[in-house]
Amino acid sequence: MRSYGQYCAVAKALDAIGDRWTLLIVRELAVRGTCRYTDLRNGLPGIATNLLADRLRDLEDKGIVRREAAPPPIATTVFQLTDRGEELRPILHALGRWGASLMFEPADGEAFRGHWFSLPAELFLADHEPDAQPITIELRTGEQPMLIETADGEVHARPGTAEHADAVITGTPQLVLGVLTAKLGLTEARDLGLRYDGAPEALRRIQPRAAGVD
Amino acid sequence: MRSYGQYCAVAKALDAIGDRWTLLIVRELAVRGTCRYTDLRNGLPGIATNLLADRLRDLEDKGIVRREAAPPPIATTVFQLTDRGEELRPILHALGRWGASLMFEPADGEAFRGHWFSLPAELFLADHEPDAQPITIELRTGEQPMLIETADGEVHARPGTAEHADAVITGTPQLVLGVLTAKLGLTEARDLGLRYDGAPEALRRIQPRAAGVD
DNA sequence: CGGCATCCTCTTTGATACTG
DNA sequence: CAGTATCAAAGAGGATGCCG
Repeated sequence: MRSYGQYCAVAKALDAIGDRWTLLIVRELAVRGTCRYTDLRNGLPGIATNLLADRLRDLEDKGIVRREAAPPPIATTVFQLTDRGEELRPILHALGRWGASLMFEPADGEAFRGHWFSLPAELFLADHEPDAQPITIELRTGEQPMLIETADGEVHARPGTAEHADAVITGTPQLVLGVLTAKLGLTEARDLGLRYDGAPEALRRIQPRAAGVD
Repeated sequence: MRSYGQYCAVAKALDAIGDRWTLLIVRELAVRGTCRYTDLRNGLPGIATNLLADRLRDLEDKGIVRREAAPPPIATTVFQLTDRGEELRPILHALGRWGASLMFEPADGEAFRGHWFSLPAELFLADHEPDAQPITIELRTGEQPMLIETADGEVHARPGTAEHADAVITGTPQLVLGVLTAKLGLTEARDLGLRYDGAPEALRRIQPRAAGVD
């Protein structure tokens, strides 16, 4: 992209990461950690493959992404954020907070990936009983299942399934996100097609308490 | 811009404000408050006028900007951020912090506007003696002069000149920003062409103390 | 299969000129 | 002042091909 040519920190940041798709690539690397090219493509539905290659080169040149030959057992290259790239997290967080209120509009036909739950989990969920036994909630949204786990007062999400989850939530991403962030009541969500198996206490333990997701 | 079509808060935020120039328009309205079309054009060197008009329409449609006929004495329309638009400030701040480290590279031939100092003033400067008499520093960078003022422990910048400034700093934007953020020592900056008139204590009172601008 | 490069079309931009 | 109109150039999107 052509530079804005302005001596302003915001303009300079946008010169570096304002290109279309760029911040979404950073999002993928931020929430998933080390990724192969194919992982990135899968996590970025809609991107043209040549564009992904272009952007990765740009990001590498700018010191935001590091490309590495994966350790011996695997014969592939992997991509990960550099320290400078990790410093972009506050930007992703600010965007995620602002964008959160757009998540409860229709949104039909949109692509979804389970690991995208990592962002709202970090931003909006917290363990209100950090000293109690940790809990696990499994999310099933039609995509790859995700686990929500408590640790050190925080809530994290990672791909996987649990043998003894404290709760299992099944439904569309909107409904699951709605109940997680307490934007939607559990009974209301059930009427809309959500399935919740387990103790409601598990959910209440991590839901945002104050102003909610906005 | 075409939507990313992803059910993710970051993608949705970028759908709304990821267009080229959009966040810079928001920056202008955020640091200057109410603006006329011409003010925006002046604060956005390089933008094509049709693009500015397009973006303003988009932003209005999205509820980020409000367009108003100015009160009677003035015969013009003015633009300002809505509440939803004000909520974009954390994004600008995150971008500004990340972009700050790009401000000390060559950067020749870049456009500059004095009011852009408002952002770094808010982000990096603080009054370390909030109970003492407020101070004023005048910045002269070849553009419109700016005043740096202390109030309630914070530091703000606004266009203007002062009769009795505690210090007057004259030089290129890089040099002025360098000494303000303590990235550059005063004597070093003087060797590079900066002029500082007044008490060095004024500068030290507001400079970042800890890790600096990075 | 993973990791691109090419080709082509379509959309967005940038620059400039013009208007109520 | 506050835009619209026009047009060339750049960039994005989509399909496909290549190569270890």
